Amino acid sequence: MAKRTLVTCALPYANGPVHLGHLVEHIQTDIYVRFLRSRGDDVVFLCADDTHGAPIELNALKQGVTPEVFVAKWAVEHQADFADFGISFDHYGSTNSPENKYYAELIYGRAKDAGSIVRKDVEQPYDEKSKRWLSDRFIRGTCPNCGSPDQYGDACEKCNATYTPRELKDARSSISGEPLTWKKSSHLFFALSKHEAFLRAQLAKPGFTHPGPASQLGQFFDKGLADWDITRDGPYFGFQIPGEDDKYFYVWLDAPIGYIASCEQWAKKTGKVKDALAYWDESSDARIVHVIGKDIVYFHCLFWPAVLHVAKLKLPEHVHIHGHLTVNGEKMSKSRGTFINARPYLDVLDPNYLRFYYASLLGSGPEDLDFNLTEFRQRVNAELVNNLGNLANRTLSLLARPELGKRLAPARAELGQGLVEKALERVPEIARAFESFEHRTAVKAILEVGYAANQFLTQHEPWKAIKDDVEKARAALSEAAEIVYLLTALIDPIVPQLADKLAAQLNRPKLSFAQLANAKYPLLDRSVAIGEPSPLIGRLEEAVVAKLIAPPPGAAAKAEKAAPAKKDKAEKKAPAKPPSEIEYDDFAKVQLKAGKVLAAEKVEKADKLLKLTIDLGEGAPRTIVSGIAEAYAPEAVTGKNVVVVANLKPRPLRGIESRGMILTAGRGGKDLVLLDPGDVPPGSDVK
RNA sequence: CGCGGGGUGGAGCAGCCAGGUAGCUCGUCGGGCUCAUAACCCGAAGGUCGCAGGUUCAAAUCCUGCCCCCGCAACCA
Repeated sequence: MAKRTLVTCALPYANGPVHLGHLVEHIQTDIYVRFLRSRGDDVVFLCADDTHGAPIELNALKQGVTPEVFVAKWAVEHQADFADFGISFDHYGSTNSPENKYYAELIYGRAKDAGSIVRKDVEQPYDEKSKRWLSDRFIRGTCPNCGSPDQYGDACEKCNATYTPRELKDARSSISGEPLTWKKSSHLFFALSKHEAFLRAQLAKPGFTHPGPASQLGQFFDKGLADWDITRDGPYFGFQIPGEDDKYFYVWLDAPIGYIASCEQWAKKTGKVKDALAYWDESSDARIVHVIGKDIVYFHCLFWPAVLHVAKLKLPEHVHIHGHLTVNGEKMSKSRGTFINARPYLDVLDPNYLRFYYASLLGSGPEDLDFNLTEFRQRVNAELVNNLGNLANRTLSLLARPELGKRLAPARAELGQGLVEKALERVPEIARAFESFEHRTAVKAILEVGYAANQFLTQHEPWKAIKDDVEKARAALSEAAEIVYLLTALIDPIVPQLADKLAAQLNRPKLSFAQLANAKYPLLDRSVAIGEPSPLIGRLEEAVVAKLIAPPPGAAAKAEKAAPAKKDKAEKKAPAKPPSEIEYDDFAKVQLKAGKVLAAEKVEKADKLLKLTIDLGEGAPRTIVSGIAEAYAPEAVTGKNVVVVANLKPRPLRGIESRGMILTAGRGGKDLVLLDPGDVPPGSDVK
């Protein structure tokens, strides 16, 4: 029996829908798992919803429901989405479960006994108005290092300085807008600093994770590992810390423990093992593989191994890190309509297209992956539909002709053995590729198998032979059908539904990689007739693929007609859709004036901003900061007449208060032109 | 010196870690086939592998330096 393997995907946060970015991870992991199963491994594939933390608690509050209800709704949606993409979890759990509570407490207890929990008094920011302790992400203020306004409480996104919320200037609660007050609280910390040597050794283990990200983690060692605050004060949605009053485990403590809890639930459900410890106890011989995105390497490669280590639990043998998804070369963006969620995709397209496309691009490294609509359509059509699908269809539909009656010919080694053996030779490399998450390498090899079979058909021309020598045609087609049969195994990890469909058309169960390990020509039992052929999967049409990108609000009426099924989703996704018309009164509120640029200078450390001094005929000139630096040098704007929104609420930009807005036309960046009011005195109205 | 990724025929990418005929998809041109989802097969054109050095019998691949692009992050009121 092969070694037992437990595979996990990162837990989606129960705060929003599953999108195409999540699916990069879940699809590649599913391909990996399906391959292992096909090869005969004993593998369990687990995931769960990550349900705790302040954002969920606050969002539930906003919707007027309990966090439990809020989280339950997402659990249903997430599981439906994954199921419809064919993600074959053995169990999908939740971190808001008794099992998770149990293991969180168990691990905490063990860490405490091992002396890895330390108590420190901390002074924490508090929002008196909303009666909440504030985590860093709910605090905004001005960076003490570079003066950038509106920064989070822990680090400046501008200058990368890290600091405490106390050091932040003008710090406020982003929940209520109130200034912070400071209150003392007693917090428990996980003593990460004690485990430096262990972690260094762990990260250095060959195969543990990718060398790039691992070496990046080195910076944490260089700085010295800080102890990890695992405490949150109530109100908080999470597990109460045993023996503490109104204190909860930080979500990132119990989230990965969700892997164990999900395993426990699976164990109970199936009875295959007694409990999760069959996999997770440090004495277990199972191998654990985590698949994660590059954004959460820190948690999975530092905290988590240290926590497992002190709790005497099994460490992951491999943490597989993948890159993020871009759409048409850019980060997914709600405003560009390229933030594609799983469900709207499914409303338009077959999930197998996406599975195949991702597989064709995925290598084993943590590089980003681009979902390019044109490339997607062309690749899928050329490779999946034309090469593989069409191979099956042309072979089987000829065999299904009345003259041939779906019956196969006896094997003729001199005809087909070479073809089949050459294809079988590719199996080990395909297997190696799947096993190492080099899915694109597998795809390429599979396509070459299909290509060879298409060549074979062209060479033997059974469609000609069928006219005067039916058995000759049957013989050639039967050999080609060997390859089609082989494909039922090869494509199964990638597009399992299509493998099933092919098998049904061949009228026999699909092959597995386990069977292929010792397979010999002929693969097919020639005495069994084939089934009813039909096209494996249709071609992708440009117009249909285009629907994936949500139309801008102006085109909503059109889209409604074209895709009525999507309407609800689209509305849900864009609740803040601006009204298409405004009243004159609304327009009249905007005070537009002509102004003259007296002076201009670059804003320090900002690529896009110019600080402009503008005469609006008001006596004192105004300072306006404008994002035109990529299109205009300071000298180029000095002296220009511009159109200014004069009554816009002042706002600080990179520490400079901007009192108004300059109107421009164009797409932004370098493609941008200042609107010129003409030669009018500063202060003239623009209507 | 913020972090990271990248520059390979018209487009998008693989190959680089373990140097030794530059490969894939799309596109273009010509031909064949007509069974199949306008699919399949054959052939052709098209590349100084960002630039400059170095190592080597041999460099897209290793080393050094430089140039450029893109993400991340941040301001585009």
